[in-house]
Amino acid sequence: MTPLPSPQQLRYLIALHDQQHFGRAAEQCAVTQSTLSAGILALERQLDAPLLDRGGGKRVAFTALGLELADRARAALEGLEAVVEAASAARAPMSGALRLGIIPTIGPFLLPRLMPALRATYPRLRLYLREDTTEHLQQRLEEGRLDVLLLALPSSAPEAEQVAVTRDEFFAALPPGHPLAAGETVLPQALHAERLLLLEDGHCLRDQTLDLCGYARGETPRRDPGEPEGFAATSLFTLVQMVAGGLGVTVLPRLAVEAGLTAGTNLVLRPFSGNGGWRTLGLVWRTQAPRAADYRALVPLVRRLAAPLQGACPQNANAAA
Amino acid sequence: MTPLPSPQQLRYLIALHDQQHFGRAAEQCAVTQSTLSAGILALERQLDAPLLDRGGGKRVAFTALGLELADRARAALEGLEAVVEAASAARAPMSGALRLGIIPTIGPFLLPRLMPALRATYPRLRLYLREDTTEHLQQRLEEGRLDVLLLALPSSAPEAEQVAVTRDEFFAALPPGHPLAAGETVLPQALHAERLLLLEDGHCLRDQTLDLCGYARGETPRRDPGEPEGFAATSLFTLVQMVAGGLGVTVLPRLAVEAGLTAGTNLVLRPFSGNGGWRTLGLVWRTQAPRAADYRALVPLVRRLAAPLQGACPQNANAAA
DNA sequence: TAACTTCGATCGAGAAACTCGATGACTCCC
DNA sequence: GGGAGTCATCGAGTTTCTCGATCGAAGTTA
Repeated sequence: MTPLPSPQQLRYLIALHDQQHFGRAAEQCAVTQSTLSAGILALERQLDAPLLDRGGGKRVAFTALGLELADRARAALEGLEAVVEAASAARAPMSGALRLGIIPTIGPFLLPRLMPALRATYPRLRLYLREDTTEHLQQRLEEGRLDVLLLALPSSAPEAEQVAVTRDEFFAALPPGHPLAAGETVLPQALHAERLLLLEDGHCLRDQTLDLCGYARGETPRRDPGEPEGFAATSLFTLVQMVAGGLGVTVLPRLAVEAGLTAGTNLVLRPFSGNGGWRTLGLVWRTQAPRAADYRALVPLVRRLAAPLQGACPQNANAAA
Repeated sequence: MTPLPSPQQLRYLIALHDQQHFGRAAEQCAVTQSTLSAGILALERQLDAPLLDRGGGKRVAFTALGLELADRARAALEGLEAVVEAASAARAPMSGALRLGIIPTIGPFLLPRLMPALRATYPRLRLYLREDTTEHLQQRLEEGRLDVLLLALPSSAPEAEQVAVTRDEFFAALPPGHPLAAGETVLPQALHAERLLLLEDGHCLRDQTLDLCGYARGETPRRDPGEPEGFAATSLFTLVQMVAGGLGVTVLPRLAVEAGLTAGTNLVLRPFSGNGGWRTLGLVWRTQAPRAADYRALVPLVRRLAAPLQGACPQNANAAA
């Protein structure tokens, strides 16, 4: 009975919600103010419901219904855009914008290898990058502001497809001459008694390290006398420097070490004995994404580039430095 | 860059997918065949992608992309319709169609009271009913083919809001003179040793009964010598008749008993001792439903009608019969 | 308080898109 | 090879959309 609103009208509503101003909203839509005004009016007339409160003064005031419809309009337009995007993906696979989210304990170490390979293999792909914590990345994926995430699995993102890419083994990073450096391997729990240095809260590697070393949820490592309370490193680079400075020990992932994180230091790296001394890196994307097929096709390439380097195990790399 | 497809064009695509025939699809859209044909062609031209394979013969053949886009088009139109529906819900709350799904162990006993009350309270509401198993109802809710479900919680439907309505206590239904009828209450596990009659597979009451009586997953009650293998009742009505016929014992929910399920029989009803002798009935709807506010407003009414009847506990009702 | 500015609504004309009926091109079937 | 059925194309009429100009109301400034 009620005719469907035109996409254009919904755009007007969304722009008006964005700008809270008819003139600027019209500008955002690249139409004149009169057109936008008439469009909003027509929408209100078609839906037979007030979207704006025109009583008080001249400023734009949405009704509760207007706010709700603006939200629904956004979702509806997303649906329409998904149709176009799916067609575009089929017509020109591996092209257009790809917004990749990556966690800080992977990004600096994998991207220098990954980006050139992606550019070479898929030259039509325009890669936009965002480095952030797992939680923030997942939120942006849900909101449709990121397309693919590269992080440690499992991800709690709903409606998402997750594919493992590689195993990122952990290594104990010790100052030279440290008693634990004497053995070939290190027992994870042995770090429990050490001054264990960590990344700050929010980094998944922090939690993975605590898990590995047998800490309970919420438990934090013992502090050195004189160590500032709750002090934590903001990146693996500063973390490595602190360990090299003798402040304690830490856990580093293979990918970072292979990329030369400890080059120039005299840190000793030892693999862990037993099981669980690794994390799984993987790609995550929304199952419903129009270009989901493209994203899946990226897996082999990322997998190849994230695989352990042959003949360059961390100890050797370190010894060479 | 690519303009958004018009809702009309998407309707054409969907109709063509439904009918697999231009003429009938045009009829479904109430336009002429030429209009629909031109619309599909325009869509293909705008998206710059083939949706139909026009090579082989004269019959309609969707390409893989065409099939995918038809699906996405459905989702996109749903989004647009949600805008209209939300406006309609605000303009005229508690009106229009409400598609209610209900499980067979509630429907026949609650609906005779619920429907008149709903009609009286919300005369503009047009209630469409569907009686089916929990699994099927949840599937239809997800597909948007049902608006509200009335069933035993918890429901596994995703993206859904669940609100408990009442506690539906279980009673042991025994033939007269049965040893267990001697006590005031019955221990649930006591039925484990009895010839326990059940509804057929798919009814949640069947699983709830097995849980209550301490059966493991997949374990079925012992059979009577000569009892057909895997025989189960298709409704509570036939189940009651079988118990009354001395074939065994069963478990009945309060709501059914209050509605007179055992009237005319000489069955003895006994409450269970201990905890867990009940299930929680509730309403379920999609969180994103345009009329979610309406559905939430139904809860008090359903709660009132599903509440235990005062001064009419099952035993009395039975004694009176 | 009077002129001025800002903002949203309205009006009329021109342009674009949509739809229809008629017709054309092609395939399948007898 | 003719006929029926099906989808694409064409030209005309109608509707819808958009623009620029203008109006009226509500602040703002001198």
